[in-house]
Amino acid sequence: MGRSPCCEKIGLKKGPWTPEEDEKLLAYIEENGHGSWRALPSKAGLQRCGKSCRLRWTNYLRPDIKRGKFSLQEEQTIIQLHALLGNRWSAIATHLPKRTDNEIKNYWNTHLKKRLAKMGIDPVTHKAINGTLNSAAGDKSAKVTASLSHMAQWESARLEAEARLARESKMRTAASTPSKLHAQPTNPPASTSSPCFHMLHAWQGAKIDLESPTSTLMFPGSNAGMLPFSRNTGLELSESNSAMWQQRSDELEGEESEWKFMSKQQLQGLGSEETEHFIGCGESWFPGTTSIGAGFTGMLFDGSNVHDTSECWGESSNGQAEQSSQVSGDEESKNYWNGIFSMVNSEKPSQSPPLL
DNA sequence: AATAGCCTCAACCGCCTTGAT
DNA sequence: CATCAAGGCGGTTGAGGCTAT
Repeated sequence: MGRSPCCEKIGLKKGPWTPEEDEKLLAYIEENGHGSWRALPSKAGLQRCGKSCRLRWTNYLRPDIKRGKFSLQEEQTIIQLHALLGNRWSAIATHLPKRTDNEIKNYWNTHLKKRLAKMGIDPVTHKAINGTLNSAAGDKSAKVTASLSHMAQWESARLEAEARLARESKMRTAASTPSKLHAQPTNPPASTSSPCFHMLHAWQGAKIDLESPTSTLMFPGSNAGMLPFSRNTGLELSESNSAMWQQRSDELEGEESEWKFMSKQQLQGLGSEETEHFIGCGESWFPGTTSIGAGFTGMLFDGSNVHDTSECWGESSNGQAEQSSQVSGDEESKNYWNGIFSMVNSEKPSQSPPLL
């Protein structure tokens, strides 16, 4: 039996949404919530497929969407996350508040991808094409790309583990009584037979012992006098790059101020289940929450931010997020990202012509 | 001013995953 | 366990706007 269409195609409108349709959809959702998307169009008086309504809402009408140019920090975050996650736009979007996966995907395809390619960086692998970047970073590219590849493997495996654990935890939570959970929210079962559980314990150890990639990108630092990139990741920039960053920063003045750090509240509101599980951590009984959550998301923040989110993570353990394990990043990764971002920045129209 | 080519991005399509039965 | 409905996701398309000639 073939797959049934998501909705009856006959008589349904396609193409761009009119202001009237937007108004209807907004009014309906504001009053009733979206409920079942399939049933929504008829209830809201729209001649649209439910899927189309959902897309319109999530990508355009939702009130918590930020539109317009991407800030410098957002660009940098997208590049970083894409290097680690690949084309997993929804996962990337969970780390960019107020941006939709569709918007990020479009921005990547129309801007960032081209810019990287133009610079001689393969936008898929984030490695130098023909083994050369430019004189600033080319001679180090082999080492740093190997490092990055290692990082990506770690991160990819870790994300999978997180997702598995989140699912498993969800099932456990559903099977347990709420009172039990609330009685000892910070004191999980002493042991579990779950392979994920053991795996993640091992992971935690590995993070410390082996300096996992999530750790290597942690550069907690002060905000004082930091450039845009530094504000975000703590990576340092050379003096020559500083001027370029400042110029780019000036171009985007006003935009990026909106998006400096994710607040605890924003983190808790992230869409991804696994992210919510590990970062939101309100009901989590899993003892390893702190370092697991801190690993990936932490790389997006500077010291103040880590502090902020650790308030949350601390609730699920002994109150001390394991930030001590997130050692300062290694020089190779630093140089890699400095090289890439300085080149990305130099590719801006306002900058000097392409190096290639 | 006309038009061809390029670029952007909203929207669609089809596949995959998840949850209910 | 199998099946189905619904939602979610990533890839792709094409209309409209912009730029160059």
